[in-house]
Amino acid sequence: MGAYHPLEIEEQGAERVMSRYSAADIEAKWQVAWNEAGIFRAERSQDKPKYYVLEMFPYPSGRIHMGHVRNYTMGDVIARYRLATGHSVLHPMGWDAFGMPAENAAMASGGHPKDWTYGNIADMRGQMKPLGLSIDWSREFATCDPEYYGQQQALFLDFLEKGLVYRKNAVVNWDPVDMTVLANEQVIDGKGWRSGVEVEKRELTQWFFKISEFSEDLLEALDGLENWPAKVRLMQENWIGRSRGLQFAFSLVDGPDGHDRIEVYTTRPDTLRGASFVGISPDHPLAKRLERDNAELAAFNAECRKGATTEEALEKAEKKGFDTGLTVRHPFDNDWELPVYVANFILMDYGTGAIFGCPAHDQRDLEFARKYDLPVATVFGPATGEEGTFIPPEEGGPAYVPPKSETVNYIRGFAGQQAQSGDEAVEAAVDFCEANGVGQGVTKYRLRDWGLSRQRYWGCPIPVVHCETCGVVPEKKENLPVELPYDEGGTPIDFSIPGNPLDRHPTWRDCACPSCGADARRETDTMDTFVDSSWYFARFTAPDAETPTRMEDAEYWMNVDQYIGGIEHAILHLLYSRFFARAMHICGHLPEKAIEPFDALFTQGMVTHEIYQTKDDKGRPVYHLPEDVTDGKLADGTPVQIIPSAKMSKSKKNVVDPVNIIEAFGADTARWFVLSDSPPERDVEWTAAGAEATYKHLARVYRIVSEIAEDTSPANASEDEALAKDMHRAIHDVTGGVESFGFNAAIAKLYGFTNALARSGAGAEAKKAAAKVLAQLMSPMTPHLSEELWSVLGGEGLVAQAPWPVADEALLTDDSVTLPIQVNGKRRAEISVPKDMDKAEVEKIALSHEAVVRSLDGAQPKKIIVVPGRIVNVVV
RNA sequence: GCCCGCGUGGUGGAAUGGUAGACACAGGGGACUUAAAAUCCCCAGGCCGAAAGGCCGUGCCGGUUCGAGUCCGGCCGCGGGUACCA
Repeated sequence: MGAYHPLEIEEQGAERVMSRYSAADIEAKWQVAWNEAGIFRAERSQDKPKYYVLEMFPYPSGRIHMGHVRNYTMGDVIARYRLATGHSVLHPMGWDAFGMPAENAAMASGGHPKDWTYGNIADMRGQMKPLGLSIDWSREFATCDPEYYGQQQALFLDFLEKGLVYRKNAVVNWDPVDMTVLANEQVIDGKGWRSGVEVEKRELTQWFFKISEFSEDLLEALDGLENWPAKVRLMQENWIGRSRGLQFAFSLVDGPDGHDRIEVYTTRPDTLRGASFVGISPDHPLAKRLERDNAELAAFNAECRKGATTEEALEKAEKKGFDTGLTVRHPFDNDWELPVYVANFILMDYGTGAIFGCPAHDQRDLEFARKYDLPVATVFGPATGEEGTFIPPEEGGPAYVPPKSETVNYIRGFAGQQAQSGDEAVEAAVDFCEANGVGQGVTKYRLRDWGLSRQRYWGCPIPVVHCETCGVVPEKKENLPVELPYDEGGTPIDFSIPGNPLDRHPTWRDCACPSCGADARRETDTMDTFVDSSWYFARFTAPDAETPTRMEDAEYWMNVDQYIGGIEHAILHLLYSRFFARAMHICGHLPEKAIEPFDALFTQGMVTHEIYQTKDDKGRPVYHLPEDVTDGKLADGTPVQIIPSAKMSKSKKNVVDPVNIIEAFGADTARWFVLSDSPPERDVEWTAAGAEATYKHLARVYRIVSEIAEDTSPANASEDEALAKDMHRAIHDVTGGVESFGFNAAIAKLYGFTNALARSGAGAEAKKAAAKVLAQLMSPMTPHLSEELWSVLGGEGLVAQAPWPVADEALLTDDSVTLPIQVNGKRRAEISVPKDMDKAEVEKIALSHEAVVRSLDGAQPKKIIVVPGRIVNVVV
């Protein structure tokens, strides 16, 4: 970081004293002024429109990083802009405070997750406040506050009553050495992060939210989210994954016990006549039945159950099958028998856990067929196409998978020879199959129910009790919150013992059944932290309410007008929140208008930074702090791999601390700096260079405006008018930039306007008016400096509350316009013409231009394109 | 693997299908100064040229268009997500 310090600027005479910019003094002064005036307190107002700005709340890791500064500064620009445009603004802040890092910290260095978390919150609040954010701190809460998670438990009970929560078995990552459940993040290359042994899949009974019941609604409603980025809507659409297909059964030839059929779902019923095998999941009931008296299959299934549970791991694993020896009959031909394989790539969770394979039209099936020597039969080929470009898969070509709605030639189809592949072919096949009594068309979704159980301590306890006689009994609402115990019944909670401390807690775990009063056990699973963040936006509307929300406040403040956060939340957090809003509405905690809680969404890019990585003896990555690396080596000489760009995260040790910048140059410099240059939606690689230059610019603005405040020069009509034009152009451009998240472009315009102001020969009055506008336009980005400038210029009250300036349309256009002239698309000349000159006249001037004549070299133009106000293109 | 993005000077980046490189950073030159800092002014995509000007140029290959950084197809590279990281 720069060695340059504002206080080291030497005083040199009265002029220098007057123009000295001391961020520290200015910022402290105006933060006190804002506090005293209470201007950021959100209050319901009858005569102002409301505006709710929300940035995704932070996880209290202990230090703010540049990503936070970027996120909260953007939100603050919007919040301050809306305050200036006369809105009643809600701009709250809280803490997403449950989660694994607190337990990891306790594991690594003792202490208690609660103390660690609240300590971090205090630290981060202390680092955040100097930024001068326009936050209503009176609404602050942490999700680990019992007042918050108690209300979350009440929501859980309401959902339970409405049938929106249920229990079922699901697989988790199990570490067989540490005897504990692992998060996906704790599984590295299929191995436990601490034990280093291969993890296994294990089934546990867990709680689920019925988000899949809302699949269609969550999908359909995406269309209405016009102010969401298209890419987020698309990602959610793909995630929900609606598909149309055929569900039908193959009859088993010699199935064991009662197994006489295999139910299959396919999105490609048109390829049914190209089927060559049936595959079932290792977790399919038939596979489980068969492994009982087939040791080899049992071993195969056991092998499949090793490894991680992530979709990525499953998809990337080598595709393997096991021939069960059983066969099924093809539904259209009793004599046609297909072999049944157990295959590791079939998920029990999706469809029916069984598929048929058509190798000719699916690359994965083709590879499987070649591996196990199964027949390949082409169902359709290209309708047209050049000679010899199509090698049928059975002759060694790749699987033929044409794009949707391409017309293809069916050889073994259902609806004539030439037909479209894709949706039409699927519908035709479904119709044919239904008419012939083979299954029925169904719509399925990829979206699975949301498993919320976590076998961990630092989370919101699930408020139910297990009773031997009554079964699963909800805790009574009057007993909420079910509070996390601080210790293990007299002894400190010990995270060095694997497993969940709640499981072994003697007094907390054992309780009376809320229904019959007999001895019972509390549920020791806690909730996924995504639950905490799925409704915090609603809680901010009434953080002190005795119920999860207070309707009159929810009615007033919802929806969030502008939500801002990282693109990494594009799917899970945003989808879960949309589900929660619906469920809360059903339970009477949100008005109907809030079922889509975020009117507008902006996804900012991440702040990335180099990471310094070595590998340990097991080949797992180890990360190092920048200060431990010199010339690409550690102190002991180990070479370090430098990975140029990765999301800043504590675990990767690549977090840059913004506190240094704030201390050296002030909050306004930090704010201006993170907003300038990079477009907000794009990832930005962090470099320290530039913060000092930003400070110099702000000091320059301070100096220029201070001089203007003392200026007494007389009016100068033409200069005054020119400056007024610049001013209105700046108002227009900066306002547009702020409203469209073009902060970097807005700042570029402010540089331009500042330069124009500095060079202007206008009179004092015109300059003062322009300087006041400059202070206002800068105020969302550099609020402290702007207050100071506003006050120096004699502005009324606080600039934060001054009405946003409005551009005069009449001053935004010029009378003449510069037109480039192209010959065959290459720029050859430039002319300046009156704005409204007609095309023929422009054409004439263009053609007679010396450079154009030279370039034409006597050739006759074939065509002349004149785009008024834009360009002239002469085509030869 | 699959889904979604992104790729422009030395650097960050600008550009409703219409003059590619605005605005900055770093750099070079100059003014002021005994000197430095600070400040102010000027230069600056690459190549050729004294200049005028010319050619090339937005990851790569191809296409649409009078005109493509922008739209379409195919690659390559990087990033995010992939349901227990938050």
